Amino acid sequence: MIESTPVSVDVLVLRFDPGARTVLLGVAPRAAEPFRGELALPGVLLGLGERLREAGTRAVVGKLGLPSAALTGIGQLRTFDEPSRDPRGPTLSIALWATANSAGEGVRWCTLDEVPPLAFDHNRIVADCAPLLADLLWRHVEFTAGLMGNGFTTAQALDATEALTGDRPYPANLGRTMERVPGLRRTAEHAAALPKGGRPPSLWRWD
Amino acid sequence: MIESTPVSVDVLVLRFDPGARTVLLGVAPRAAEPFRGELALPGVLLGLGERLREAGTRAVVGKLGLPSAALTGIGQLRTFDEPSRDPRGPTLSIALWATANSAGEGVRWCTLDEVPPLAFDHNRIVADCAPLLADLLWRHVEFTAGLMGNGFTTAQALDATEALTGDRPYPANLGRTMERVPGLRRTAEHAAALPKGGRPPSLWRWD
DNA sequence: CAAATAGTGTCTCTAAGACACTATTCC
DNA sequence: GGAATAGTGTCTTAGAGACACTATTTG
Repeated sequence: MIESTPVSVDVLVLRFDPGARTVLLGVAPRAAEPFRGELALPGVLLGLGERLREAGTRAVVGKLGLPSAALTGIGQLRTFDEPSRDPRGPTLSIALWATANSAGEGVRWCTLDEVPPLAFDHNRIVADCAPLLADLLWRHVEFTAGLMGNGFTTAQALDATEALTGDRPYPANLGRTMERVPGLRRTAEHAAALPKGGRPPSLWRWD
Repeated sequence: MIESTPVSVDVLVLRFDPGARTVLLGVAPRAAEPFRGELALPGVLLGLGERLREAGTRAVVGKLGLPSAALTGIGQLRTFDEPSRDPRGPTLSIALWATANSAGEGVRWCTLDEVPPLAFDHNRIVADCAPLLADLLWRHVEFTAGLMGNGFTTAQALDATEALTGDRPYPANLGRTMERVPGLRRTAEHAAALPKGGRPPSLWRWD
């Protein structure tokens, strides 16, 4: 019988930062060889009998240092199978997305436009998965709810959409798109007053 | 270090049968335990350093007996990670699609509507992947070209669409959809005369 | 009131759906 | 000509895009 390929799980952790008005990707320096000290996506080897989402959570908690309660959603993206992607030998990488609602400590958060050089083929993984992430927003409920949280404004939704797709939609159009997302509705509530004046925005919430 | 989960590659091999006017899925009885003699998707364990499409080809050639030249396309679907899916122990299954242009021998071809009971969790894999396959038709060029081949009629396109989506579109509408597929065009050529009379259909070809 | 931000109404454009109508063949 | 199949023209509908206009706040 043929020896089997080890499987690693690498996670694209996304967080919406209302202050920065953008979506951020979490990376951290590697603690071990190879690529010790270089930035990388959080990743672990999949244990025997371990579920992908368990391994993904383990990677985010262990490598990024986020508390597991900060993870609001997780799911599959695709598999990368180039045999030379890891200098230690052929390894499969299953890329997952995860959404987080806090910044943690020691995490380097970067925009998807300006990802620093990463270890392994992680820049390629991010580049290949970026369009898949853009497709999830406002279509995949768990992803969208995990990223935006409960109680966000249309302006924040515009910011997140621009960060993931590269294009800023018109508010009226995005509002109609959001009204079609199951479980999402515009409430009569209004967000806190704005610093520079202006009409207070209403809040979107999940049922 | 934690022991790693073995990875199998299971392939949903699709073939368009103009005679049966439908899309067929290839399954074959298993030659070895567990589930010896029961029908299953063709699958193999991924070898060390092996690419997914190599392993997929090996599965189709070895388990279904198709010549490798009969495979016209191959690609990823998704990963199944339930630890109890294989009685021998936890195994990851990466599901692939493949398209074939010949029937081979000893292959049991079934429609996606009437898949017989299969070994492992293969019925679940087929059920979960069926909508993904429907999304590939007329959108993913390699899949569509692999499935339909070169030189097919609108009626055959209607049959394939109905088999994958469960819905038969109107010919005029499907024609417009097909004209938007990059590389596909309606030619001035006409197919051979029909058995029961009728206007000879024109042929669609890839550039 | 001016600046700043939020939200609405409506025209347009594209793709899909529905369906009546015309075209070409065999018998 | 009649049965059978192929293909076209066009109305309708849903969703995205564009953009002018109105609304509500701070200072």
